[in-house]
Amino acid sequence: MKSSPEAAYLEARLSEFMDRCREAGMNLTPQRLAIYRSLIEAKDHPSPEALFDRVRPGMPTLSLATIYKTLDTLAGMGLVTELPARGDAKRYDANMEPHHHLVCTQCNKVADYHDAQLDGIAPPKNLGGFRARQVNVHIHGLCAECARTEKTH
Amino acid sequence: MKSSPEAAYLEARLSEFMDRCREAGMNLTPQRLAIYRSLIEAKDHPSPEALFDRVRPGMPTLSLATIYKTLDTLAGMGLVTELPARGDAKRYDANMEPHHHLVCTQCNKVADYHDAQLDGIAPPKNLGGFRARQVNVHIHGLCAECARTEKTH
DNA sequence: GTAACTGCAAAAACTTTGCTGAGTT
DNA sequence: AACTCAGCAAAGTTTTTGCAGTTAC
Repeated sequence: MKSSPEAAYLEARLSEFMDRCREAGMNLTPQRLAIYRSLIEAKDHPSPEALFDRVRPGMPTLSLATIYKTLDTLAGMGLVTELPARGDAKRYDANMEPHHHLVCTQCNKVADYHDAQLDGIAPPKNLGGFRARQVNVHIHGLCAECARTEKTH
Repeated sequence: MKSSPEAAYLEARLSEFMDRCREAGMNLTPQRLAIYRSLIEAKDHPSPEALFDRVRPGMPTLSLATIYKTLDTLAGMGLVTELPARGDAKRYDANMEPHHHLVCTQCNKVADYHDAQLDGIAPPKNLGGFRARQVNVHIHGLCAECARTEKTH
């Protein structure tokens, strides 16, 4: 029987999810579980439509509207984050561990970036009533591909 | 005659804008100037539609499509940034000085936040080909208003 | 049994596009 | 004069909504 660290993490997240649902008096539907699980497992930052395509194979009656409703609910619970997306659709991220983003100002791709030093940044104390919960560093610039293209000038 | 720091800043930005347009071989149209100016003067982070409403009074023939085209052009030139918006439309910011954002995970408002200590964060060296241009800290949490509401639980 | 939720289809909101006449250099 | 651009209207995407039947508790 395998129990990799990732599997343990997944289980913990799902378990927390179920608890939070109960707390909030929400039903635990297979759709919600599947969507949330897919989001946790995703290494990229899927758009609603991308999630739809991933979850639907195992749940053929799923509808895109349910994805939107679920994502909205999860975001309200603080279980997923909406990312600074651009161009096309919104992007979602269920990775709530401290992590940061490299965003390309040219093609608008967003890549995760882990850095212990950045993780250590503490939110400033005096934010005028704003209650900080997480600090997130966005590094704007050119991704490797776009940097190469830009060179031509 | 008044010449506040803000007025000087505005002029400098407009002047830079005109230079960049010339460099890029772009026409300097009244529409672009007005849109860019409105964006510099804005204290909030207007959506395309909000900009439209602000600029149109002084330019009744302006169309929303022009706003979109202009914003797209400006973003491509690196003169404005698109913000992590949510729910409705995209939001734009022409404040390219280093500054940071407080984003409310509940109502999705985004407020500017200035902090010299955060400004001092240097982009990490090794980003695997990614060419960093600016570091931007997003502090997620609850804004004063939402924090008050949340209390009820 | 009751409250909450999904799926569907239709509507709304937001954004992009092609074209033509007008403006900028 | 040449090139770029604004305005218009139409098309394309993305997101939201209402409702009826279904499911979770």
